[in-house]
Amino acid sequence: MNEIVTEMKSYCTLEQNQVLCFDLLTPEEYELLRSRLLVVNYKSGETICKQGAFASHIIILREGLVKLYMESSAENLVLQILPPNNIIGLTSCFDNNHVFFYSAQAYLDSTVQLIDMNVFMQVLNSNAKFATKMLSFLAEQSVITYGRFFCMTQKQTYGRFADVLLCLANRIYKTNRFPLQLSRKELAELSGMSIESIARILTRFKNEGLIELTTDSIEILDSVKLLEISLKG
Amino acid sequence: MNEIVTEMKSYCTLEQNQVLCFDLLTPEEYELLRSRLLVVNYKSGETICKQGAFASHIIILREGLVKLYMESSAENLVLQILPPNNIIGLTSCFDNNHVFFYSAQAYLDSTVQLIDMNVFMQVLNSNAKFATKMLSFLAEQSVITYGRFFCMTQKQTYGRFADVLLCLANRIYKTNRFPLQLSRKELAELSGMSIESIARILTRFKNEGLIELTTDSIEILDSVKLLEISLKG
DNA sequence: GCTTTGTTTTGATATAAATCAAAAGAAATG
DNA sequence: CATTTCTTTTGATTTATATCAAAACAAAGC
Repeated sequence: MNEIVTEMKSYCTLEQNQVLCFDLLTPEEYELLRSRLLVVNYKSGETICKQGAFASHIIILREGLVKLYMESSAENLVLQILPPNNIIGLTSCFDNNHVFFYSAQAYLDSTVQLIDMNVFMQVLNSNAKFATKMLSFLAEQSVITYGRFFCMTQKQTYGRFADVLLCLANRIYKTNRFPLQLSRKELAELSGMSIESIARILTRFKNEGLIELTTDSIEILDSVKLLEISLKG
Repeated sequence: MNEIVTEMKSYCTLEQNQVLCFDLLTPEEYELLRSRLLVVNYKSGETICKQGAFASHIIILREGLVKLYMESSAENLVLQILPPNNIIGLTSCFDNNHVFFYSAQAYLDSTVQLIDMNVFMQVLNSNAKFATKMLSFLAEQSVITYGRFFCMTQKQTYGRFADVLLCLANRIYKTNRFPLQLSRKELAELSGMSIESIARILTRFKNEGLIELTTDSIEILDSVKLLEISLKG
């Protein structure tokens, strides 16, 4: 059983490294970054960076909760949701083309640090261990987003939503009972389906005893069953 | 017009850097890699790496055409198709967890170079410019795959297939008339739809004069119209 | 408290695209 | 060349899920 679950586990539940990697810098590099570091607070709902805009900074999320998403005239596609200690903008580290390929918006009040992109590139180009760490970090983010890609395209609504619930419990809140800080509309966007579908699935999961649902919290009661639903699609 | 097209362009058409970056290595590093380099030929249809397997090597595609895909019991999800001079396995460059997160299969006879993962990590950790180049490369691959993610989830069949055609013409074959080396089944998998849908869309595009279709080649006659279809969804 | 406004749930209908079925075409085999 | 096998095309049906519509509920304002 254990091996099977490990092998087939929902990719969204992947445990992520925290960005605590400034200890890889030399004192000079650290001072260089620190001296030009900006700290900014965003309120819930505010836009942190905008797809298509010039990526003048690398953004480190220190507190709060953020979604990365691609915009379209019709609907947004959520690429990933980020808990604290994550980097926004690594995909913009192309050679000479620093543009944001996604937008970021705060789900909750959030605090970020901004690092000037040129300074960041300079440190990357001078510190191999740091650059390798960033490569590793981007690799992790990519794998998580590829997992979402798989989930969104291969699974149908119930499996998709089971996946999102497990992701919230395991990767974001790291507990089976967590506050319901996202509206049905946000859950719908995150799960790539309509608000009505979310409502239907929630009542069904509740009636079947898989979750406990109150106005402002959710508790996962049967994560084994949810994982099963997630895997079946 | 020009700005609009640029802004809204199909992400799949993103021009990609070639991996010709071994000139960033010192003579010793170059020799280290070269001395342990393996060259392997794969026939069309053969599996180059397998999702879930230990990533003992980084793989550089030198000739041929390859698909990266995630496997499931039901259907495969194609993450990206790779023309020559591309790297396979950068997402496996986690700190201590070198596992392939996708499978790779040759569409055509292909030639690859294998670099021992430990040696590769060693060079990454000693050469900042090389590591930064790899970061940049992974960023590009991620952006392309995120674009596919967007396309597959937000567009419907006609738009999706228009996108795939433009991708083949622009990014893979780099010409408007190219050999039809993928079967309808492979096109269906690549476009995330059924074989029957592919057939219907192809006849429609042909009848409307957007493409010319022969047994073994395709020519894009009206790329402006195709881009329009791709953008409308 | 009662309205008003916005969100969530529930039910009925519409729709894009898959599946099923069968014909037409192409490729492989004897 | 004829026969078999595999691929592709075309049409009919089914299905998952979105959309539409309306009721139930919650929150905010007077």
